[in-house]
Amino acid sequence: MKHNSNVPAFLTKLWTLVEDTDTNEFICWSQEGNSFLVLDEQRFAKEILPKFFKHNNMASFIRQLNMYGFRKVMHIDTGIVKQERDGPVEFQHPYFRQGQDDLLENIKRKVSNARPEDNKIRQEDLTKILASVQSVHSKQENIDARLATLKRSSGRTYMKRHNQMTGIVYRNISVFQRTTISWFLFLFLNRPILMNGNGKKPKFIHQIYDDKVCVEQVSKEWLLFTLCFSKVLFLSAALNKLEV
Amino acid sequence: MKHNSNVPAFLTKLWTLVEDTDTNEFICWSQEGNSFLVLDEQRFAKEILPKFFKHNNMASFIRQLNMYGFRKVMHIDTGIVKQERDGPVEFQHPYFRQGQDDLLENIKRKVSNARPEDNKIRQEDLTKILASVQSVHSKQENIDARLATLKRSSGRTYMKRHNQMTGIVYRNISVFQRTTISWFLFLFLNRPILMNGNGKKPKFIHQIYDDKVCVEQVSKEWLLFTLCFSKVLFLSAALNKLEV
DNA sequence: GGTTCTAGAACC
DNA sequence: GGTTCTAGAACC
Repeated sequence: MKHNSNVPAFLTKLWTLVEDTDTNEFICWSQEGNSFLVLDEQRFAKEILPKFFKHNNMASFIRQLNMYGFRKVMHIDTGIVKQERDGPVEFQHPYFRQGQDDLLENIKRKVSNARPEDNKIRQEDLTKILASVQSVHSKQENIDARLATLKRSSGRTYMKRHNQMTGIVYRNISVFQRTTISWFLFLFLNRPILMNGNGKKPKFIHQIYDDKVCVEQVSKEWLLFTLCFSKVLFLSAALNKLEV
Repeated sequence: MKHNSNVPAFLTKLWTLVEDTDTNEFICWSQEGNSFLVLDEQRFAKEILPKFFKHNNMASFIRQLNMYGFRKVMHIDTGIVKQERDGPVEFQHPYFRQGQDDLLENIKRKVSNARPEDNKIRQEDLTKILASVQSVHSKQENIDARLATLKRSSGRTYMKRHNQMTGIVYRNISVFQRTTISWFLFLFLNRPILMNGNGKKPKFIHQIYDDKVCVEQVSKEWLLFTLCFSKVLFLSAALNKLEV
């Protein structure tokens, strides 16, 4: 029987123990050879265990078995678990098989460090998660504040610009309107009446109040002027409406 | 021996078992009466335990002891832990004392729910935290998206308005400017030359060139007027377009 | 890695 | 609440 040097002592001892025909009245392979049986637990513990291990406690032996992944084989009779009192105890491991000692190296001891590490990792993770949550939380508050600020600022900027623009429009339209109207009125009132048709010298508006020929002509001009001027007024009104 | 009804069966049975002088060769009080000893573990398990409990396993008995807070008494000799092989096993509990069965009610079974509860609470907390993190995460993405949208939207709205305003200003200024200039030119060109200085009747500009120009002059007037009027129409059209 | 005491978890 | 199997943890 050649054992790989990296196979733990417990496994080689157990293999020897089960394989040894001298101890078959206490511990032996099952019929299928895929598990082993402890026939007399008490005598096995007190008489056999000390020969191979540093104790004579069945509990310690079982602890080792569990540590290496062995499982107790439950005997189910008539649908319910029926563990006959003082009957044989059976343990099994996928890589613990009769005649296949080369599988033993696949049996790994459960690292006792792993579990505490897991717990520590979980604690660390919890701490990290909590820190992360707080970080995200404060960040979110920051973003929220920025959002509110931006909203207000945006509103202000918009309104500011809006008012600027509106003011410019009002002022400019108003100025040009008045300018236009002023000039128009001024020049119109001082223009000569051209369309008297008979080639006579033109007259000024004040000169033709009594000239019946020209009255019609002046009315036409006034009509056009009023039309156009009202158009301008309408336009300005429309602009005012638009701004509001 | 009067026991409080809320004292678990295990404790009353254990008390009886230890107190009973008939079983003293297997289990008895220690000399100080503050602990008890199991003298022959194997025979005790197989012969005594079944009489009181539903098993004959020392391991189950010990499990119960630990469940109720009993501790194994370690025998320290010469500075090192020296557990004599097959010697008596000793267990102790502060409220398990010879002659003081009234203390038994102070012995509490470790609630098997307590530990799992702790674990469950931790698990629940973990779940809650994870849910919270995901919630915060998605919320943050939402806020981020809104922030980006707002930024773009704000830019667009501002530019749109800006362009509107600018357009209005430019167009109106332009229109009124041209209108003004047009009317001004029109009327200026048709104003009578009043200032010829010699007291003669004033002349019109066309009379300086040609007297026949009267018809042409009418055309010019109409042209200018149409130009100006179309300008006004264009402006109103532009405004209508803006409204849409 | 081995041994021991105690605890967890599932099932009853 | 009791019993059983398995695992954790400390110590060696």
